[in-house]
Amino acid sequence: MKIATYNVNGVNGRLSILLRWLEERQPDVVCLQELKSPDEKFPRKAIEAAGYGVVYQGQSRWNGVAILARDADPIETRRGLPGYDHDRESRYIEAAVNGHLIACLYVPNGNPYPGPKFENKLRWYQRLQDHAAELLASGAPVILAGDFNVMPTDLDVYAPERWQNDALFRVEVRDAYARLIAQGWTDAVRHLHPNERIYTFWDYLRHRWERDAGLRIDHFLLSPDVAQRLKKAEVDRHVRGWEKTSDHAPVWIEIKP
DNA sequence: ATGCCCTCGCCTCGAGGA
Repeated sequence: MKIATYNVNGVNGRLSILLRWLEERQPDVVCLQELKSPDEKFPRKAIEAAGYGVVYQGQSRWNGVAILARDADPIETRRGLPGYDHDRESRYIEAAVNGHLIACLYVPNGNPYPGPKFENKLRWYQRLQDHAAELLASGAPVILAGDFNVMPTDLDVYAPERWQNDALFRVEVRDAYARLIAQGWTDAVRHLHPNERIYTFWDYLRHRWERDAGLRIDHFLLSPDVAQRLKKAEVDRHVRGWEKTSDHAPVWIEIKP
């Protein structure tokens, strides 16, 4: 089973790119972030025509998350994290697909640091930790996938020294991610590529793509039984090189059934 | 310290992104 996460940066503006990549990669499950589309404008028909059932939580202009399942209908189990005002921001959706629980999440950016947006990001991580602990305790095979808006270590940043006071790399946020991992989750990409520089995002600015000045911020966290079945974890870097593409590349894992 | 680029809305600039 192939499971992907992709911050599309506007699902309608990116529809042709998304469909081209779906056709090429043929993932079984896809978590999308940054739909930037209200529900009534979500391109459900085009995605269904490509062979995918879908659940989504949209929002006008910003945020928005969706879960796609090839030749299946994802069974939605939750939208919004417990204790978070999900009517205001669409950042979390969860569904059962093929006997797995898939959580698609989009963590707040948190900049500028310091400030209320940064504090909100830390609170969001706390709520994610609380819910993730419950998911682990349930014993279900769980995959947390999405844009975590954190580079976990120096190896995940092209220039760590320049990012010390950025909300994506502040020690408080890296600690929050580390505490999440310490619950018993496996960072799939890092687990299979322990020493490799791997990026999933390259800013549109300053020729970051051409310079390969990237960040690894899109992650898969696997519950223990899923981690044991992990076969591959890859970034579709070439998609970042397409015309009119997202600033993120799709990331995917393959697990044994 | 700021712009650099890009998306969206109903809009011709601002907000947000990371």
